[in-house]
Amino acid sequence: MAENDYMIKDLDEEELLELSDLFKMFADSTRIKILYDLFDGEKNVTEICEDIEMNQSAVSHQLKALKTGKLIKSRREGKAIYYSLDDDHVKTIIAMGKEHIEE
Amino acid sequence: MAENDYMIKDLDEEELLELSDLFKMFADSTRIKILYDLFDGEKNVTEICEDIEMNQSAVSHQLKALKTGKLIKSRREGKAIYYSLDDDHVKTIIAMGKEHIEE
DNA sequence: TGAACATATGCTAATATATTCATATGAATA
DNA sequence: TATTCATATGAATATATTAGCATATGTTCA
Repeated sequence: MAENDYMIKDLDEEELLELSDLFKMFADSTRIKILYDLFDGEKNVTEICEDIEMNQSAVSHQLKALKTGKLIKSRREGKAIYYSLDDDHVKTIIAMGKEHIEE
Repeated sequence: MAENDYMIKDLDEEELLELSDLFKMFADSTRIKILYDLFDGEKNVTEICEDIEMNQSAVSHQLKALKTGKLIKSRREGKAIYYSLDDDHVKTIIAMGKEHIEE
């Protein structure tokens, strides 16, 4: 099997929608900022807002999208809720994208 | 450097937009169908339309988007225009996405 | 229990996106 | 050169997405 022959067999309509939904998660700069911020490890909402300089509501909305998309997970600690990456592929996918645009 | 420590340094705002624009290309099932169809190699617009069962105009619009996004390239041969993948990362990125959803 | 803090959520307006239709462009050929 | 075939494109419409506001929910602690 040559260099770029990844094992991508036929995709049915359902998988296709799942795939495009997954990539939608990365198709917004706010969400990338959040994911990227979480590369360092777990952070709560307030920290994320400060880091990416966006208001709490916008961040919460996007956190929800990312969580629904299974890219991040959360745990409560007192009043705060800590988010962290929930998928090993997140870094890889962003890294691939970054390689692409750097060429 | 551990397993998932990809070399992602700080992203400036411009790179960030480039990145999200790149992922937008994969964030639509019609475009994924087209890219996926081109995994087999070069195809003209008529062939693509048949393969993915979408009308010519919709396909042309999306081909334009993909070409603007530098994911595909084209060459003319008589009346037909042949499109093909223009980036090694396309297969890799889709493969990563596929791995994610299959877990 | 009620104030203060942290986060989530419903709604809305602004904006972006995808598809379709009609038509334009460009190439081959009768 | 008029017609046909292949593809592109502009405009209109429908739909999705985002951010912000106001407010709700859940937690801590006085």
